[in-house]
Amino acid sequence: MTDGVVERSRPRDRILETARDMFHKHGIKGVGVDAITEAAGTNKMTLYRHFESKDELIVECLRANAAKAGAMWEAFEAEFPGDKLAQLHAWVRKAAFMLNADGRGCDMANAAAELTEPEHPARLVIKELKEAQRARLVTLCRDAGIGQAELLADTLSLLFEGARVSVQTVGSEGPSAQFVRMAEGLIVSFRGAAAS
Amino acid sequence: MTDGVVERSRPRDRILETARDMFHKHGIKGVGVDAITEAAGTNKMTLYRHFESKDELIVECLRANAAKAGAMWEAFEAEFPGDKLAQLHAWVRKAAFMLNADGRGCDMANAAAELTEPEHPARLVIKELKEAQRARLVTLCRDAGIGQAELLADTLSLLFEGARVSVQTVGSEGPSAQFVRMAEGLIVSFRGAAAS
DNA sequence: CTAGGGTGTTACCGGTCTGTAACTATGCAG
DNA sequence: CTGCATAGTTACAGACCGGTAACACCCTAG
Repeated sequence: MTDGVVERSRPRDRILETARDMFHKHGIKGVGVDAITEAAGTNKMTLYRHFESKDELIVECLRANAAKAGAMWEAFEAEFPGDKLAQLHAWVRKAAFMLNADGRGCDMANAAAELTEPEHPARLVIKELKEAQRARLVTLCRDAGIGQAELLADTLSLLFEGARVSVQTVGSEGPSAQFVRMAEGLIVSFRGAAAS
Repeated sequence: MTDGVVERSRPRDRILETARDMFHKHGIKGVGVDAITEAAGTNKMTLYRHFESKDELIVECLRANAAKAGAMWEAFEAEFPGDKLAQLHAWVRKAAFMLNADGRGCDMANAAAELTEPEHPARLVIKELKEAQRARLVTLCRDAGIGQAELLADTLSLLFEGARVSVQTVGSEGPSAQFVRMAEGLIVSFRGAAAS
């Protein structure tokens, strides 16, 4: 019953929003199009008038997620204009917050785990969007004056990604509980090192 | 066609082995019991004589995976008897090897992503087995004389876990390519630090 | 008032899913 | 040879899946 996002907006938006929520909670293969349209207060025909297939709906959901993530980066810049180091610490705090939000991990990673066909359209956009996120973090580290910016960014990426799946498997009392300490320690360590 | 593990052994073993392989490649919800039994050279009735449901088969597959992982730890001890630090480095090498093996990530994590019902029997064993692995790595770090053994073990865990999902989403040329460097750097760093 | 696009409704298609029933074939122990 | 456990076969139940056809409805633009 927590799936009923039935505000009065255009059916396409309701479907997209509802699908995002249900895919996130129950997994992609765990939700049928009938369940989505019902929770969105509409019907299957309307869904197929706006999306040519379930696969396309999945792709649009992933893109919508990425757009929301993009807004996060703009919020960092708005909160600490020009202070890239502060923005990096804000990223750490935001990441830690997301860890404790719910135990359902990253939608992109979950989708990649479920959609195993190598040619599935979703796999392309997952790769594209993950690479964009990586590029943003690398840029942030570099602009913050970190010596080995790529290495720090990649290490933080893997830590965060790992923390998300750890929450999903053993809960938030597992290794992920130390995420902030690990991340902050890494930043300190990389700031102390000379540029290569 | 690569799914045909039809050696002549007892049907139960063939089913288990085939199911492990197919769940790993195609995901749990991506494989039906019919496909498993056919690839195992048997039939559905025989499966249901040995496993009371698909869920139980899933659980047995996860346990079998964990048993194989357990053998890995014994191999470390056999190769470097008593030399815990060498075993820790062996773990890093083994982890890196697994990253490049195939891009399908960790079966436990994938199962947790797919099986979203909080009371699903598989979730219990996933948590149990992941906690056992964590304990082993913590013990190894402590016995290797590392100061903050838990913190190093958890950091390495998250790095590895993150690297596996990274391979699954962006491939092995992404952040995970630096896994060994990150892990070795961490070990050096923790070895240099004083015990708390 | 009217025309038409967006929407809702119902029913349906062919396929797949987990799980079961009833029966047959095989192989081995006594 | 007999008896019995194990395994294979066929068919089926009941539900759900993604996707489509045909038609009725309503709201708004002209």
